[in-house]
Amino acid sequence: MSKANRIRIKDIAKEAGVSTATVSRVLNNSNKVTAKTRRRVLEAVERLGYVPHHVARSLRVERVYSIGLIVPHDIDYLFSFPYFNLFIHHLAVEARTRGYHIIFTTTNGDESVQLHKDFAMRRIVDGLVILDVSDEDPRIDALTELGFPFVVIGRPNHKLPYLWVDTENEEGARRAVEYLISLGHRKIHFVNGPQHLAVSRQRFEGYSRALQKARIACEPMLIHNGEFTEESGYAITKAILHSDKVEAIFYASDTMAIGGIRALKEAGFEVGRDVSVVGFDDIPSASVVSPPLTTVAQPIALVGTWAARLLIDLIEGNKPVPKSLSVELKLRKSTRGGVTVVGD
Amino acid sequence: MSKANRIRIKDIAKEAGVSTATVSRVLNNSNKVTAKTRRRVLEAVERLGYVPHHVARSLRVERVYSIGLIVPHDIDYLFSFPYFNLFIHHLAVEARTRGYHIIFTTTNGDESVQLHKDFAMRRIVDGLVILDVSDEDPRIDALTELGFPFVVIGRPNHKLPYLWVDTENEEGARRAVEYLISLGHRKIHFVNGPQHLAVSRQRFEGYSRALQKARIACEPMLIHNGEFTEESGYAITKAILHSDKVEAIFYASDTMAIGGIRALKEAGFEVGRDVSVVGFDDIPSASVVSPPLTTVAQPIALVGTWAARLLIDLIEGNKPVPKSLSVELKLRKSTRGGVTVVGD
DNA sequence: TTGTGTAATGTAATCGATTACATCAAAACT
DNA sequence: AGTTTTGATGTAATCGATTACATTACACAA
Repeated sequence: MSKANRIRIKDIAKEAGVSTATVSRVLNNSNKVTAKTRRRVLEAVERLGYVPHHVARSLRVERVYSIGLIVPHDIDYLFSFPYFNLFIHHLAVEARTRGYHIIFTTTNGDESVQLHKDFAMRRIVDGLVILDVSDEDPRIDALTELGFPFVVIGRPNHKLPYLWVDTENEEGARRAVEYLISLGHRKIHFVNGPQHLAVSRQRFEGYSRALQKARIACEPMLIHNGEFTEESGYAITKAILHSDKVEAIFYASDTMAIGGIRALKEAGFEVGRDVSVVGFDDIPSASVVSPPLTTVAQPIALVGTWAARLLIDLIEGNKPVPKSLSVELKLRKSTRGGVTVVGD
Repeated sequence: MSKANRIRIKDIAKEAGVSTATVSRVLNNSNKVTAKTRRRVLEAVERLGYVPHHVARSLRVERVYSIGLIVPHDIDYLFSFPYFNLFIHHLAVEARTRGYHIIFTTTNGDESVQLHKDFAMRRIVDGLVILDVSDEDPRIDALTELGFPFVVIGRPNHKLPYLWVDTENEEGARRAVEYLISLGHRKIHFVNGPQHLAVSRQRFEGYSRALQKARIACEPMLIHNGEFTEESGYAITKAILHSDKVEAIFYASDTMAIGGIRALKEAGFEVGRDVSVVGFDDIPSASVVSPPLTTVAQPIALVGTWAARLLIDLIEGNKPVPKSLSVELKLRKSTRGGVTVVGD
């Protein structure tokens, strides 16, 4: 691998007795080459163990065959994104089947927009996956202005159109709350994430829609906005217990729900009997906490697959359309009524 | 961002009234340029909004400023690697402070060696992080033969020398077992991972060392090799219960321990009173299972940081030395003796 | 045989930077 | 003043591929 013994296309050309142009044509499956010549070239490639130089190729064809994933430094986010490793895994699998790989880096909030622009302008990647979006996210403006391909995970409000992959957050929340209602609950607390996030808005929308359908008034007192963290779930639940008699709580993330369960247990409640708890995401811990958490499972693997698929379509000049992926309510034991465990 | 309006170094040269060589020298902080000229160039850069073209630069300097992380397709692995996202996060943070980013892809076992060679020979990355290593791992041979920089996470046996980052698996296992002994246990089952993995060997070494120090015979009957999965932990524990009266079990991973706890509960045991359980890794679920799991915490964040640090040192021609990182026993409630919860 | 059209191949420009080497100007010395 | 030294800058080669355009070879028709 020392520089001296690296094989270039020129060496193949000499070995096969053709020009570099012909070698390149063979390697790129151009049809304008005789079967005999093709064979000679391929033999030379084989004999000398040639592999193309990725960077040189990229410079010429103006494509680096990679997509960028820049995640916020904010460690909480990394964990609140359920199954982050599942997501990146499937993103990478789909990308690889299309000949792309993932360029990954992390950033703190302040430099985020600049870093996305940098990746675009320096052509470090061909396209970007945008995570952790809020309404009117400035990255959408920046990349649109540059005319750079990107796909958004989630579906925030924005004045500009953009390509997205989203899970049916509203539908999921609605089903969760309808389920609680079906168990006989009428007063359902909702512990939600930060208001500026689109997922929070969507999940609230589902919550409120379910109540509306059941003709239950939506009490502002029952709505609590916090962070998508265990600590936040714990603190909010403590506060709720302090001021109210509680019978059912719907948490907008499993992480929050796990914190909430801790608070409930400390206060002497038996979750699943005295109080019903439903989470959202179906993170790995959800099935191992006690009691196992009834929750809305997101198809994270599919989100990864579709994100790669749509983004690469966009890069390659196809006309992809946004994708909405359905969620599934997983019934476990944190809800009242002795429901049999399903799944896991 | 359309090709037409992209700014190249040539445009800066014209704008500043200097040659491209001078512009490049300014951009690369060569000292051979007047303060006045430097200022003129930087003003032009600012005015035209120039950013360097990464690929073009890479082609010339023969460095792509990225390190590769190729993880096995095998999804179980991705989850058995505790805190995978923490690891990749810190890998990326350290890499970025050094001006590198991460190229990530996944692979199935069959093509793994070839893919590593490919990444090296095509110069897609400057160096590779090798995960999930077993003894005499063929990737070590392949990359060494190519003279390509790489760092191994873990410390398998191998005939060749190599650069590694490892946690003190042996020390951790020894401390876990010594702790069980200190609680009065004498018969300690050990549910270990696959024998071909170095971590399994190291953890066994610690187990056996602790027994030896306490002058307890090491019974082969108490040693069980399985997979690092919940199912495996569950199945092995079932088998143990079938044939033996159990008082203490040390699992070589939290995932296995969680499966084991499930089996123990099903059999009517109260973990932490009737039987002591210790895990290894301190995955996120460890603190939320019931009872919270006493376990050996690995400094995964540091592993990521050091992996990037050593690898980049190697790439840049420094002479890094392998790094061993210490572990910490986290006492929770899965062990006999009503220990107070520590941490979390 | 010559001309024409077409398919295969070769030559050289190109992508956008870095850098070896050449040149030039100014400072430092005799 | 003339020569040498030093430092700043410019010119052009280079990294390793792809590809526009030029050229050649060959088949077929007149």
